[in-house]
Amino acid sequence: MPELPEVEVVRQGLSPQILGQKIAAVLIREQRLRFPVTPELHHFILGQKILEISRRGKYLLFTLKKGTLIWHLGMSGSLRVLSKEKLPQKHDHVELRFGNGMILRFNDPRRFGCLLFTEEDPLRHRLLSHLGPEPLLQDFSANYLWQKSRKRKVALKVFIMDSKTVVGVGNIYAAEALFAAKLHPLMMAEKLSLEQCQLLVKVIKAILRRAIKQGGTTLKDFVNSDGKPGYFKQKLQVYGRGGQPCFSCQTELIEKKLAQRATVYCPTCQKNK
DNA sequence: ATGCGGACCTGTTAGC
DNA sequence: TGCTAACAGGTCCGCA
Repeated sequence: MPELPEVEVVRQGLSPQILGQKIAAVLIREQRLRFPVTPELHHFILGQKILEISRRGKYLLFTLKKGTLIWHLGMSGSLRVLSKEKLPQKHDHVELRFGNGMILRFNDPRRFGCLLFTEEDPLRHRLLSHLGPEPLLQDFSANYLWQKSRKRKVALKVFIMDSKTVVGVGNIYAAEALFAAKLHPLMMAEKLSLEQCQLLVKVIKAILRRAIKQGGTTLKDFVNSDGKPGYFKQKLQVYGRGGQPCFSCQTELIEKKLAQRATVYCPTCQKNK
């Protein structure tokens, strides 16, 4: 479900509601997520306040005085804040209850998400330590991307979706960014010119920013922490439009599999291969 | 080191 | 209508 914009939308929605709140209870209904949820999680976090909610890539980091919760929504996860008790739904796996009565509930049908606790610097955690730069920060630059792509014989789409290259660019926004930059998804990364890197970095930043502003993309069931959908779907140019005409030149958009992911592009607009 | 494929899951949809 | 296969927004791991 969530790419970086969706995770950021969740982070922004969550923050005002639970920042500064004390964790009064932890409920684990299903511990079999991507990694097992520690049954003794409450020993570590009960009574602690949420000092900050930040994001690294698609990982949400809940900073406590002692330690950090690392929360990933996987492909189908969602976090909702409830102001009053509601019957738990199917796949409501974990919840935190706060001093003010608010409930933070994690639902994840596919269980690709995870919830981990660490007392060390979370950025040095093995899941986070090898991540590339944040796309919206300055260190994700044309120069960086150009350097990083030298001698990389991988399809460009695979390259920009690799979290070691840059975090947060998932299947939707990779397709959209490549279309916006008029770059062929199958082009070898090493063939990128510096000018192409400049354009690509620019469009990735612009598209992610715009999607965040729109509240993310709701394809099917993405909702933010208030349960509201995102509105970026109306803006999608290629994702999910295989076989339909390109909005720019009317050519039929091509859809094929690339590294097991559906990949859509315009064979006319995205020429350089 | 790099590139590729498989694995982890459930729910929904397309196709016969 | 009903069964089966394919597919879905992510990413880690292991093999060549």
